[in-house]
Amino acid sequence: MVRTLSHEAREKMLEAAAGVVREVGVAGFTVDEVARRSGVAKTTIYRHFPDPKQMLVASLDRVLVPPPVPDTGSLSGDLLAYLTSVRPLFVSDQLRTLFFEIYAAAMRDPELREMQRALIAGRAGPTMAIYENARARGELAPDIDYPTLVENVQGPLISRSMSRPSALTDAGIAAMADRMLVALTSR
Amino acid sequence: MVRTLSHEAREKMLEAAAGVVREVGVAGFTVDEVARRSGVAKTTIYRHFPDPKQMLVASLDRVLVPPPVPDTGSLSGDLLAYLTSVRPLFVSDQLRTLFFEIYAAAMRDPELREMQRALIAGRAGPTMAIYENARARGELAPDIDYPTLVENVQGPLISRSMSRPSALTDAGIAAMADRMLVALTSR
DNA sequence: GATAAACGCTACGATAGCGTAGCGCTACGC
DNA sequence: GCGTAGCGCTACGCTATCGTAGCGTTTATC
Repeated sequence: MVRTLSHEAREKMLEAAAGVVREVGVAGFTVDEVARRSGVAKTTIYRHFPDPKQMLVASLDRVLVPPPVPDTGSLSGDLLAYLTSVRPLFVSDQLRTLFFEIYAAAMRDPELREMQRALIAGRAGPTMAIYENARARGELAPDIDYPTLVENVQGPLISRSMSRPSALTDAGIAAMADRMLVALTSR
Repeated sequence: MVRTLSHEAREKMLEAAAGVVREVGVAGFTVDEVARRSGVAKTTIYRHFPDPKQMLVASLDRVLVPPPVPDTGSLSGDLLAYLTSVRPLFVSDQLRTLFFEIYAAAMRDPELREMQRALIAGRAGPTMAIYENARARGELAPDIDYPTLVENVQGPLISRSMSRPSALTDAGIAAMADRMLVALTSR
């Protein structure tokens, strides 16, 4: 007589939760609102997620789609492909804002921080393959410092998204990729 | 018989408000907490700031100290001076987190957004002088794109502060400045 | 030193979110 | 088909915050 919690109800509440967190952010994320939107009873939600933070993280996991690891054969191509794939996240006001809210929330709450460590790691890790591949091809110096590379790619992207997200066009991204390539290889 | 609202009470509540916003962030910022900490009656707080958001912005204005505009005579020196002056903001977990929270809050709330536009502009504007001076000295191309410059300086700084703030040492900052110089001038 | 303005204090009513209890209903599993 | 496990629903009690009213007290100004 073993019955598991229904996937149906779980899907409905997670779907609604994803919408809530996108629209009102981490601070405005409430169980009541998820219940209202999903049509799932609040009590049922608590049966699935005794701690609302778990549901928050689970919903974030749906919203933040991990980017595919590009493998075009060149660092130039991989960079452009990477920027293109993550662009939607940074162009969208909702998603970009959510991105920073998550970071801030994790900084404030150790519990959340731990829950999201895996979530972040699972997304950042594969991206590192871009640089490892480039190094294997000889496009990057063997003694290259990965964290520095990352911040020279993510940095300008984040910065631009904050101040003028509308500049994240095809052409804008291509120009960024070119500039990054120069910065990464000129040494 | 004209009496102004006392500077004393105002100072006390703003001082407390600054502490609150640093410690619990934008989301946790409440009038009650400011009243508790400052010892100023809640009613008095409302007399000074009918809208708590105004007090929030006023307290942010105290927390986010505008960096001085460096003028060392060289782009290299100005960059290093700039990074050094803003480092405390990005090294501190509290302040860095607050920085992102403010951005997110402004994105969610149009009213807050407008209130902080001036606050941000007053800090970003002067910094631009670094690049204008460099261009005047001939260190930067005459047709240089300022926003792109900014994102190549702020970007890596922000990115590093998020992933490994402990790397923002004297040496780390100096290396960043060098790298930025290369990125900005190699064209 | 009188007066009015600003402050302090208490106590509200209202709202919102939390997390749980109780109970009837539905549907899955044997 | 019977029983149990999961769901829906209502209704709690609790807490926190908001914004305000009323009233007494201090203090600056004239």
